[in-house]
Amino acid sequence: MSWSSQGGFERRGYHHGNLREALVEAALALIADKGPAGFTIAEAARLAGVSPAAPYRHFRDAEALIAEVALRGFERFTAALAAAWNDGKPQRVRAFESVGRAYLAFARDEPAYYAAMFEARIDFTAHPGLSAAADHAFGVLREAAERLAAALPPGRRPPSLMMALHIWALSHGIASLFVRADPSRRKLPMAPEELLEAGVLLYLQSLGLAGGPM
Amino acid sequence: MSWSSQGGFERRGYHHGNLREALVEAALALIADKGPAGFTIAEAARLAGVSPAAPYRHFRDAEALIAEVALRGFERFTAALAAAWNDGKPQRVRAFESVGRAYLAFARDEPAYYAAMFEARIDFTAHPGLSAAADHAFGVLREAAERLAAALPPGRRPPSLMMALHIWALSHGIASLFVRADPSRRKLPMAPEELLEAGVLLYLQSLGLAGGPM
DNA sequence: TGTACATCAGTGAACGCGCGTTCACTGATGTAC
DNA sequence: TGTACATCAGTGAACGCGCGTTCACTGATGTAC
Repeated sequence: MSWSSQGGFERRGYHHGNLREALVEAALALIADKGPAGFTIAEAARLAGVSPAAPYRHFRDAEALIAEVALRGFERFTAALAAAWNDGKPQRVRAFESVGRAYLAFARDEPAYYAAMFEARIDFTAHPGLSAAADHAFGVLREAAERLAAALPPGRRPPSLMMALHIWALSHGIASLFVRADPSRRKLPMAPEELLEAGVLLYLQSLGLAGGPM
Repeated sequence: MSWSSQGGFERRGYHHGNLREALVEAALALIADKGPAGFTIAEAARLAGVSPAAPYRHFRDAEALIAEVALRGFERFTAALAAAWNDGKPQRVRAFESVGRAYLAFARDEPAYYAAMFEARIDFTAHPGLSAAADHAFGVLREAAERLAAALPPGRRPPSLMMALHIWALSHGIASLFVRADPSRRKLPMAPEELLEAGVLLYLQSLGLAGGPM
């Protein structure tokens, strides 16, 4: 597999032309392979086909590069959750469940982004925009919870922030424990998606937001 | 802070006398400080006051030492959860909530163990006993869920395995996202314990296992 | 259109560092008799 | 009780390695005029 022939990162002479992008790609490949801890600037440079000093023109250090990966991850994550929510259409409870599935799908399909976002121990405060990007992703869930709660009469509406936090935590727990492909992960008697969907439904039922056996 | 004067690890001459224990202690200190990734055999040896070659008499490599820490962590974790459950006394729903609080307390009070257990990307299958130790911890939750479910008439009993998985995931999600002391963690408008307790109560209500506004 | 110049991205060699790992060794401990 | 011996835990020196980081440099690009 040659990076120079992938994604349009043609190396054309002395100047790379797109080194920043190539380094992000390399970081993703390395994180996917060995986790955020196994990642080094030197190896990313090697993958991108440049000298070990070149990356420093674009990133202060390894954490800055991982933070860039995490930032882009949160942007994609936000887009994926928003697409799943689809403005609550065609039916709000269904759309809400769909957001949960999108959460797990992201953890499964983009393990490198997911690891950079949640497992790399980045100092969010040290990288401008990172907290905001994470907030945007959470905002999708928050908005969805708000819209769901609005279906109830004012006196019986649960606090949407709490709802969003519960669903976020449940999704994140299932993703961390059961979706990530580590050999250390426990086997489940059901798909993580089913587990999450059942949990969300039960939760919504208790708030009077979904019909059910109860 | 001197390790030789702590925990009875007096170095008395050529032989350390308790190097295995001292290395585990050193690993805990290092993991607490820099995370599982920042941990090296060489530094653990330095902390324990022995030559860099000495640890190899006790552990094959760094992962083996971290696995030992994780193993002990799961044993402590099991004990903490079991103590909180206290055989369902004095009242099962209360005892169940107490297990949740114990989960969060462990993540907060034993960050090094928690990191070794859940964030170190250890290959569980490569270290005998580790999976079993993790299963024991989960078993406490499983047993508690079973006992809770047994309060309902047979036809209305939820599957206790599913209950246990839901509560485990919710607890783990809240612990990972909101309890760990990383600077990257989001600020909450309430204590993680309150968030978890509210979530567990709502969940149990939907199963008909706890009274409530519904 | 051409030329001079400024800017900048990437070079490559070099450095010090800490780590993992090995090895023959040695000091301490325990045990057989 | 003493002595010889086996066992074993820890030594310390050594090695190769890859990383982070620096530096003066150089080749390419763009722009002013």
